[in-house]
Amino acid sequence: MPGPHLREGYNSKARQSTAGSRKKGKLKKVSRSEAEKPADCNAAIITTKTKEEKEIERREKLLQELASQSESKWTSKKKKRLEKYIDKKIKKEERLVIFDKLVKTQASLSTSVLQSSSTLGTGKASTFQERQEKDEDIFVKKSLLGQSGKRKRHQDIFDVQNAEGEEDLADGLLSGQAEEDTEFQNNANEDYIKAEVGVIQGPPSLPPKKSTQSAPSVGSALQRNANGGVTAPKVRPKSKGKYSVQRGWGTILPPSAASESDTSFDSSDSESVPSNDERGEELDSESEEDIVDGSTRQPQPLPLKKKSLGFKEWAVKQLGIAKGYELSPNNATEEAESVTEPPKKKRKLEGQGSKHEIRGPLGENLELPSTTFAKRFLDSSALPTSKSYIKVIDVKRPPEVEEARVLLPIVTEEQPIMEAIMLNPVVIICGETGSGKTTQVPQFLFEAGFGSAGSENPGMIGITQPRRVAAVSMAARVGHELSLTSSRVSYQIRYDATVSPSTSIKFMTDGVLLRELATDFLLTKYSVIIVDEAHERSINTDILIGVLSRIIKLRENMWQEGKENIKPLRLIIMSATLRVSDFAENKTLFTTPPPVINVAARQHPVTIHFSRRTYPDYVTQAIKKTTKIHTRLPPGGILIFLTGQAEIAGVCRKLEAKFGRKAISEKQKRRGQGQPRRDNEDEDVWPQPDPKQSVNFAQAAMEAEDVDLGQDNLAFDVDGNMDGDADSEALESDDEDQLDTELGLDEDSNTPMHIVPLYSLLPSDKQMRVFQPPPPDCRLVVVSTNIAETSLTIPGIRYVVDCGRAKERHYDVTNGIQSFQVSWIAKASAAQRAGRAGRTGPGHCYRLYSSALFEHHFEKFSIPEIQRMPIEGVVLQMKSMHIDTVINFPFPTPPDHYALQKSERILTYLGALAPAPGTSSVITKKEGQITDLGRAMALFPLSPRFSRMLVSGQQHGCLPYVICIVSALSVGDPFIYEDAIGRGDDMDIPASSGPDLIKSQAKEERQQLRKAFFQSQHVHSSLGKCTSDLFKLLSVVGAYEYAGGGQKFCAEHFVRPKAMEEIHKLRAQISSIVHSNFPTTDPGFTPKLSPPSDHQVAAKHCADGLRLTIV
DNA sequence: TTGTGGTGT
Repeated sequence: MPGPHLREGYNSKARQSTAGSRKKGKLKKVSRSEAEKPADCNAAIITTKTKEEKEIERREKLLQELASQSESKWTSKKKKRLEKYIDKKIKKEERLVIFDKLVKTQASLSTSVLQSSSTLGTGKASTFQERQEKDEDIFVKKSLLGQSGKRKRHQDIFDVQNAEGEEDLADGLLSGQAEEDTEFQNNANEDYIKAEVGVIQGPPSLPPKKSTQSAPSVGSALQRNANGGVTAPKVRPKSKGKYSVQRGWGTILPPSAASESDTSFDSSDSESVPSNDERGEELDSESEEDIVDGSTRQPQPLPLKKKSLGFKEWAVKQLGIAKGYELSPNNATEEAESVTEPPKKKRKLEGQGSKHEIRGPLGENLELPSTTFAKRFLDSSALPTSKSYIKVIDVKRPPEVEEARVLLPIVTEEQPIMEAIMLNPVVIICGETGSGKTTQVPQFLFEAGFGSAGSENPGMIGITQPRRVAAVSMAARVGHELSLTSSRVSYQIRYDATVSPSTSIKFMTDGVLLRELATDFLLTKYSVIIVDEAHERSINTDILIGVLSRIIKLRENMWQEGKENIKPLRLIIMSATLRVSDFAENKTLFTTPPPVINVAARQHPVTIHFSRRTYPDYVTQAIKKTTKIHTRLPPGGILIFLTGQAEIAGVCRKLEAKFGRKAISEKQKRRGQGQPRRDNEDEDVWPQPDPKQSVNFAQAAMEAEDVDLGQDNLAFDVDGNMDGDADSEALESDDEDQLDTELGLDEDSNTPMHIVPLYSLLPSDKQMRVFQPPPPDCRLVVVSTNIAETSLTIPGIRYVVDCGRAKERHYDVTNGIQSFQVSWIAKASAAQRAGRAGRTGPGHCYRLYSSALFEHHFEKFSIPEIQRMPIEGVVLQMKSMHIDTVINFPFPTPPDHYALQKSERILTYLGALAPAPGTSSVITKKEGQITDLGRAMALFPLSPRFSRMLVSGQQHGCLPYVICIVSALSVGDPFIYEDAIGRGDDMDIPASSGPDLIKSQAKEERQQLRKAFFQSQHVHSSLGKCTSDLFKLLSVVGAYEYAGGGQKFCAEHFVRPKAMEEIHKLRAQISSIVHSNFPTTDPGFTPKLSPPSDHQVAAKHCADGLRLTIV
């Protein structure tokens, strides 16, 4: 079904093989030299040689063993090679032990304050800069000519960048939002008028001041809007009988057709009363086209500085105040440290001051260079009390917290960090996982008075996280560390919050803050915002940083004008990597490069091991590598990175069969009874090698060795792997492995594995199993997707097996198709994965790809989300925040130009943006003011297409059902599919828990399950007579709600409880948004929702058609 | 009767 959200089929196999072969071809030349590289590097580590004689003995023994096992004759050449190989192997094993010893003694790492980012690469702001220059030019002209009455609105913040502009803006913003403003009042009236003639009322930010005496039902408004705005004009919604399926009810016409033939509010209303949108349009065209209309704006007087204090002076004052407080004895060390490090700080500040002489990032006067302050600060002569920044708020931490805290590297850096924060509106802090930045920096701020009433910075400390769990758990942890209740240290996520009026520190997901911007653009409740995990570059984070960079300027300006007790806002960007040039050097974003503080992490060293060759079948390789680690290396958890659910399930099954608790005890039992080791023990576990190879395994091994240790046998590699015949299958495997088998080195381990799968779709309780310690004498083996790379940190991992790939969503801008593809990860991701081995002690990372591939083929960083995802939703949200010319927005990395255009076009088709008046269907960048329909759509936490469905779903009382469908579509497919049944990880069905008998039992169970599965499928498909997947969805959602939810229902109906719960919550949320914004509309949020009538089913077919038409 | 990494309002 070709819906926009239904992605192209998963075709990883085909892709993998092509990718594999392509890469192989490329690598042909380098793989030889690369093969030796890791060994050489590592060889240098060895400083001691254990007794040589012993080694020789051992080698000889191995050789003999091997020779006796195989009857083949040894050529001297082969013998030599084998010898060399064994040599290497033994060395390697020793090295591991030695290295472990070495690193255990390693002391903690130091921290440094980097000079602001000049070495970090180049920014990507050229286009913005050009734009900026142009805008400045325009603005100067405008101010010269004078401007008339129309107030500027938020969008201008992003259009105009020079200082006068900002003043003007701040003014406009204030009057527009906070004060009583006639213009805005008028807008409200306009909206009211529109409402009367059948238009959706605007969002709450446009206050519908007067009570509507005869407000039409919003239902009809929506309906008319839907018809009038974007569809053919001749629709009669009230028509009877066969609904207007054929009449193009569901078809969207291009904007030209709509605007030409259309007689609905959108054009007719705006003729009589100029709408917001049109005014915006005017302003826009002014700025874009250099048309300066003297009559549209009043002359702007240069703003008065009501306070003579600049930001720096203010900061100094605060510091001075801080210094008046007592110096607690344990701060003495910090103080000493800061004194011994003056040059560093000085350099940092000098760098800043000298680059930008006149105006700083806040438009503040920098004529007093910051170095002067720095000198004063450091000399401590200019200030009455001494050198140290001192805490304001007393906190009581539990003793064990204090203890643990001392070990965190960031704690010793409190002073430089706080000084940087005090002196700069924007600070970037880099610190890898484990540095404690997320928990400690908010505490530093809190202790310095941020977030406490009566201090200089009474506003809350806001910390954004990209994930809900992180927000919740961090709030809990910081609360615990500060011994404060959850009402002081709170969190807010989509469906849950602990915020109270007394909240000082607030953790939230970035989406929450972004939503907050819609109601309070200045974020007046906050005195500092920390954007955490900025390196992940999620869309929300990027947008937030862009918006915040402007809010900071506004707040600064308003504060200077003494408006409404507004204090400046500070921004702290925290990143785990040093890839901060997109933030630090982006002049559009921050005109003064913010200082970058680098904090070392308390991370143990991790040794990286590359494979000699890169195999396409990384799943098999992962199993083999894990087997080797398990049988040979000291205790410690193993974390395996794979790409998807199916792979993980397969690997888990195979490992379980070989090293699971049951498999081990079976084996031991058999041995105990003196039974010989079964030859086919590995059956059903490993890919079956060709029988003839198991006969002459040694021979195969030697040939394999030829390939890998020899010099020029690469052709075999390429051909063999590409053909995929039985021969190559066996030979593909690692030479070491083959030899090990022969040398008897892979003796079975008697240690069972505790194997735990981990991926996002897994039920939460199953996910939690990775945090439980494994049973005694077991080795923890976690088989995970990317989720373990960023979202979860698993304790006790010592070995990481990295397949080097990840499944990623790709979005083709030209055709709008999204697909999932397995592709190579970036170097940064590989580093992140490796780092997971060093959390609890020194670790090892085994990469299932060659160092050459890594070096030459891996990207340095992965592409930011905003450049590989559809951005209609983002654009709509920005437009609803009055950011009309999205192209001028200071993105850290701007999205593709075409993608922007495309998303505006889609939004125009959806009716969320107005087509440029009088223009044809050709879309130019100038068009695109948000319509009232767009505003209504932006209210919903949904992608624009889904919000649009809600609007269309008004008719025939279908809204309750459409809400169900939209919720389900938005959350994602809840169904568990057939092949997942009985796999044992989604449901509580024992996986193959032993040999044949149990296997057959499981088989029977599986068959029964399958039967139940198809029955359930049939039941749900029958709604709408098997005509639509959407009805199947609706059916199962309806049934779930009717049954009141619950695990039991999910098990019986083969749906994921997590998804169903989320759907339920989203349904509630959407319903409540509809209810509070459109009081006359019934969202039908009732648990016992009765099934739709045939009539409604037919109507929904239309909605379905609509959804499909808009691509 | 055929399928999907991770997030978020």
